[in-house]
Amino acid sequence: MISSTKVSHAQHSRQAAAPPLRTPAADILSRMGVRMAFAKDEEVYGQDETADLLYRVVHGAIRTSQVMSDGRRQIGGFYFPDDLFGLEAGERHRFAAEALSDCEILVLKASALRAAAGAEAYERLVGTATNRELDRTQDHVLLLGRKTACERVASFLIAIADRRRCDAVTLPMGRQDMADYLGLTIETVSRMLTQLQSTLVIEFAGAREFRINNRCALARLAD
Amino acid sequence: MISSTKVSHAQHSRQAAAPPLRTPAADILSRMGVRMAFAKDEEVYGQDETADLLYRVVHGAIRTSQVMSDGRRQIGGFYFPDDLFGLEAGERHRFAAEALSDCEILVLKASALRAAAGAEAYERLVGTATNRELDRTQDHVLLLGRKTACERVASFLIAIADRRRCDAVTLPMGRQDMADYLGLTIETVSRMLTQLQSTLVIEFAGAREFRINNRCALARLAD
DNA sequence: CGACGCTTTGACAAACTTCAATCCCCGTGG
DNA sequence: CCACGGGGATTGAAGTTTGTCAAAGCGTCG
Repeated sequence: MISSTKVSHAQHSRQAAAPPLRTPAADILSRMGVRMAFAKDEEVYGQDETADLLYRVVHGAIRTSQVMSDGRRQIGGFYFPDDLFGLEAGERHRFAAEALSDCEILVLKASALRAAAGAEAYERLVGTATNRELDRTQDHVLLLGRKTACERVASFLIAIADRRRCDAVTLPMGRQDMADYLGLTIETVSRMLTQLQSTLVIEFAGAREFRINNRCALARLAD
Repeated sequence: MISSTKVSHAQHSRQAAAPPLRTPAADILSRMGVRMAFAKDEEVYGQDETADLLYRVVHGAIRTSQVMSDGRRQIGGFYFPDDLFGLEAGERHRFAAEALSDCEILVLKASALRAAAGAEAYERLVGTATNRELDRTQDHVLLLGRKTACERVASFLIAIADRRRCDAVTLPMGRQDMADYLGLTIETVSRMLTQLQSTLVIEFAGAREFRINNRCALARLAD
């Protein structure tokens, strides 16, 4: 864990003035803001920190997580290149965000983006991202509330493969992160993966490389 | 179950023109839109229905729920007077909404509200409500992913009492709805309630009337 | 090659669910 | 007013799923 995780606001204001006004918001995102590098497991922002910054993954991956007083941890989601994150809160972040691997993050001040892109484009961009977020969180609620361990793992593998648009995927996280996302233990996750492999629905080469052999069967197992 | 749950768009356009422009958005809400009555268990909108309407509880209460192909049900949340709901989706609703009791709902077309209140006020209103929604959903994720049955029930009772700002509350839902919100079975919910009563932290008079005797202890049990 | 960290596996324990019976409240009708 | 009936709630006993603890396996990186 490396030290400096806090982001100075002065930094952003400086950068925010640079790009021309009224460019399409998606472009603006790339042009304004500060790129920051984070080492694996470094914190991007903390639980209960104020939430006036927006973040976009440039490369690498991010997890958001919430920790209970006794150490139990729940992961809220994973974010990959081009995903916006950090908009999940009203006033303060309910989840912390940490680097899943070494990664590069674009950080920008929400108010600066709004000023640069225009209120309308800003609302469209952030509103859409927030809706997607809510959507995924609601899927997560169903998964955690009503799915069995096997269904959870199957759902997870499908979701990951869908995002990568590919049936052969390298998992960007270890078993503990999967478990904390799925509301299970690493042992249960491991057992379910073994079980899925034994039915030939999936196939692992090493702990992180897998391939979906029978997507239909896996989708059926997911629900 | 009463028949007509669909809302005609023509109805809204007619009403939408009525209120004067640029009134504070909160007021506008009450003045425009259509009031509709729903009987207990009647559907306000269905899972996968398109989501271009906004809803506000006038009186009574609403639950949102998602049902899996084999009948397992997950409740997403409960909504009480003055709560906005129905904004939880991007394109289509992920959850259905049903009347928990006989109730009256204000229905309005999002685009009409936007036109009447102004884009800015609209974004503030809907954005705030969406953020609150996301916030509560994230709490729900932690509850479902990492809390024990006892903690879930304790969290639930506290949340309900907080919303009512009162230590003596009448539950608006039965055990099945509580169970489907908490990701448990009615039997487990019942047992946990009995257990909480035996420790004198709460007290029940009938299945739906309860009072919190020791809020601190209950809060400690909730996490 | 050896050590460390992560993953897998096994045996056992705990938490929660299932199934079944009983209870209790509450409204209805005699 | 009281007996009756019915739906939801509670309780109990047994079963299943998942968690816990411990050991062994595997891979990667010095």
